[in-house]
Amino acid sequence: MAQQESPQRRPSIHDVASHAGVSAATVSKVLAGVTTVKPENAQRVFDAVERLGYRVDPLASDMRRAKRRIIGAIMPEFESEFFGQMVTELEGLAEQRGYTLVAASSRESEVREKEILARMHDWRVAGVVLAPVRNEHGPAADFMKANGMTGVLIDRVLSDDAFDTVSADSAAASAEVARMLVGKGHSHILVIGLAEQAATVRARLEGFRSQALALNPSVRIDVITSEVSVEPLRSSLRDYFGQGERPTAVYSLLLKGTLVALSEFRRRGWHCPDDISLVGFDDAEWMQVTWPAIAAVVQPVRRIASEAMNLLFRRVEGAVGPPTARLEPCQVLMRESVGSPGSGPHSGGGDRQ
Amino acid sequence: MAQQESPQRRPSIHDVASHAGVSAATVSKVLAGVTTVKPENAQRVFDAVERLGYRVDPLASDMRRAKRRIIGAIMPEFESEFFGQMVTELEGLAEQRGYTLVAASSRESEVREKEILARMHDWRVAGVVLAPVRNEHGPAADFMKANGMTGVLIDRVLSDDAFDTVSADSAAASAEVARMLVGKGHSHILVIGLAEQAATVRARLEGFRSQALALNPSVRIDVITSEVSVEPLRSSLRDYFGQGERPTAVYSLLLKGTLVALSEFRRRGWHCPDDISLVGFDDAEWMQVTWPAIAAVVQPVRRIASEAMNLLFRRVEGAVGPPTARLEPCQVLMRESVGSPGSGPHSGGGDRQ
DNA sequence: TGTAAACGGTAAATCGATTTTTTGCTGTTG
DNA sequence: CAACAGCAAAAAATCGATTTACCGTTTACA
Repeated sequence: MAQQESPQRRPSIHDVASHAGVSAATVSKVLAGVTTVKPENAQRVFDAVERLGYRVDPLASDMRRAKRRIIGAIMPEFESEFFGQMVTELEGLAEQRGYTLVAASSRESEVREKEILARMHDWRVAGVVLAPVRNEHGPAADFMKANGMTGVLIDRVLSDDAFDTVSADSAAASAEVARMLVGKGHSHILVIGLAEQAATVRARLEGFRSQALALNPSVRIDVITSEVSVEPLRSSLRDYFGQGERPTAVYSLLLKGTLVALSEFRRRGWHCPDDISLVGFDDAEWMQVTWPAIAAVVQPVRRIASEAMNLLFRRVEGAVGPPTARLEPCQVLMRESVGSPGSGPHSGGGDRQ
Repeated sequence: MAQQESPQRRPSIHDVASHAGVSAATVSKVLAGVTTVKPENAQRVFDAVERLGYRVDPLASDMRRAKRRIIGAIMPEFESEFFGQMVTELEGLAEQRGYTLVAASSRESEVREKEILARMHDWRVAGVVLAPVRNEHGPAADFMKANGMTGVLIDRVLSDDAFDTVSADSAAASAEVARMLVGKGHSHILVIGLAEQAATVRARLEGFRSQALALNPSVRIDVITSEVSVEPLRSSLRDYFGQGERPTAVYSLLLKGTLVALSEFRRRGWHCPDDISLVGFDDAEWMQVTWPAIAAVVQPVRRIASEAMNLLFRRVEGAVGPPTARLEPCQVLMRESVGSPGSGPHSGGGDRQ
């Protein structure tokens, strides 16, 4: 029973030592599980710990070692389900190993990303899980390399010559989306994305395009990307439709794009899947309860997180060797937002706004 | 220009000191901005810092003070937009003050909540922003009290006798929802929520009920709550509708409830707002792009975060006095999911499943 | 018998900073 | 010229742990 009455100063290892009538070193050994301590003394230490409500100060404990029992996680944002789940998973995995996860949001800024990384380096974290804003070749990865930090790159990456990488197999998933759409008879498909995230966008785009063309060489694939943010994407999309383009399906390479597409459909009074089909990369809870339910590619968040942590701790423990690049399989959920072209009541696709 | 070649050991304050030809204490003073240092020596210190690429180790720096420049944040989950935004905001505000935010998810468990809190106490954080799983009277708040921690409670709280609290003005927002629904002629309304989160659920429910009854004393308000998780809520809702109950509107007191309601509407083939109207507490990005757009209560995340941090740092800096309980105003976004009863094509509300 | 290892423990060094105390020096005053 | 004030800087203590070095004893083995 902890009887710590004064909330002022917490008991230190020396308080425990004097209560137990041994030295601080002995207390440290007992608590570290060293077996060369006389059982009687060990018991006295445990009693003192109990009586004082003593707990090791993790920061003080980390002072002497070069790498601290802290793992840094840098995500582009916290607002989406994907990264929220990712942080939750990473936190649990770090905890299991006795580490503390310190998460930070780069807010989709490469400048901030590097600043955060520098701060984590100051903290002398044992390792970093970095989900880069753009890809594996940004300034943040360079910083990690230059400073000899150990880390693993996830999500918007493919492979790297210095760090292990783990990401969803975007290309394979996109190929599957292509199979489904072309299989349903779509021959004019619009793909939207953010070009900034070069690594994954290119993989998704190429995976989709090559599979679609392989199945139907005459399929027409239009691509709209925006360099920086999502708003230019919206206006490009508006222009595209405004010029009378009428694809029968849209494949969005990112969640925000799916939202933009839906809102543009709304503006024009188009309904899924009658007027146009929609598939988005990244699933969200709401997608299965709306009408229509939105077809989506589900990323294996748990697997990515656990593989990333496995690889990271292997390196933290000193493993050497060439970096590995893992691609975890996605699941494609076909839902009501996808239909066959021409089967809906408004197949002409007229602008009803 | 930092020329740190060896990624092995980072330069310490002693390295800087010897390079500058002064003592470590002088370096510390210069870096802390103490003015009683000879300008010449200060310059030499700055030069050495520059040459070595020296940066203060924040953990070592914190060792000597009782409260460390770390703020803990405990959220029930990271997966929702609300808490994702909250963490992002809190992180920025902590950073502005030179503190590091360490966020953890209690995963909707009060047991885990207390464990995390104990760990943060071990870390000797300067303060904690706690968004309790249930309310201000849980074991976590007791722990904070018993150990003399400084903290602020947010979100699922109303007021406390030991800690400052900040939350959305759920009652006022719910009253406004009542005004809107009753104003549109709804006289049989179902309210759904999780009873576990007693504080806010009761406030929302009472705010809604009293306003609705004030406007129309004969309005019928049914309430379905679940004690623990959201799944029992789903089956209760299914039973309720299965028994032939046909409210003309549903007000969900939480985001997950809104999703459950939508999915049950789907199951039965009901459309908003023709067959039934829906308003949910908590807004989400997707709610404005789906068809219909879902009416929602928007919580003032930024204001809650910034008020919480203001109050917290006031306490960290030693402010005393009775705790304050802040309620920040919400915004109610009426969207297409709300209509007038009887105006839709399917006003009979028949079960078309 | 002599060297060595095992044992159980303690004192002291260490980690990297900050803060307090001391020291050394200059200059002023009685 | 001794005494003292003022100042800048160094030295030492501190924070709370871990780890190394070491010290007698006792047992093991060549």
